[in-house]
Amino acid sequence: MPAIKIDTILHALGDPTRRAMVERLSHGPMSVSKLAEPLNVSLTAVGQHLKVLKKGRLVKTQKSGRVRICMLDASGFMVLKDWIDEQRPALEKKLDRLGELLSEDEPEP
Amino acid sequence: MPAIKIDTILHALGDPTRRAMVERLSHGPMSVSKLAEPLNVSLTAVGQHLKVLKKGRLVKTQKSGRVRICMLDASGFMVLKDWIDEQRPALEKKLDRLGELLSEDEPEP
DNA sequence: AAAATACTGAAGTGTATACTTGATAATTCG
DNA sequence: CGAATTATCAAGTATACACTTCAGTATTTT
Repeated sequence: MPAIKIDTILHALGDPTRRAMVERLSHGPMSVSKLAEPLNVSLTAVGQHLKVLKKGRLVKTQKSGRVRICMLDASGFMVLKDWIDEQRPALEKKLDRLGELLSEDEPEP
Repeated sequence: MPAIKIDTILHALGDPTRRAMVERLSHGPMSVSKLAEPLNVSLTAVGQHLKVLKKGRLVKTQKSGRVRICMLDASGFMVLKDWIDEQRPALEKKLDRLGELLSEDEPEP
């Protein structure tokens, strides 16, 4: 079990189809073809996306018979949450006081 | 101020150069050229990436004189965290428990 | 005022990757 | 058994977008 790289996770979630797959799986496990049903891409494409999601530990699968059952995997999400927290040393604490002062942005010409 | 779409956020974080920019900004605000320094892409490229990150409310900027100061924006990160939590009916409390077990941080009661 | 600095805009290029089709395996059912 | 179902592999296409260069706009410095 190699460590999961945040690069792999965020690359996986960077694609809208894969995001749709994740959101679909958040309602519960299902087969590859069931997963592909509302997505308007080929079954092959879904299989390719699954490979990417599995690499980021966002989805795990298990084959039973001729059917492959897909479900969310907590590990990737956990690493992602930790990464988010690492990006905000200043944000959470200083935001209340300084946020309003610094938040004004110049409109682009 | 329109609502931030998770699509915009995750697309923005899907690129390695933009991720490097975010991680660099997590150490504190800095100018565009300072931000570009260790990245081996042109200043123009950094400007383009900045636009994408701002659209996802991950970064905000303010211009003072001829210098544009860039800093992290909490809003995008918060939306992302919320989205992760929404994917959890399938994961249940596993995320929290794993997080507590594997992190050295202070455990939340 | 001229030069240097810091960025911004327009426009074009090249490549990664999301997608396809067609063939092939593996399992279940009549 | 043969047919239907479920998924996978191999190989090719094409489009989005990350990146470039060059030119232009403000601002600061000398």
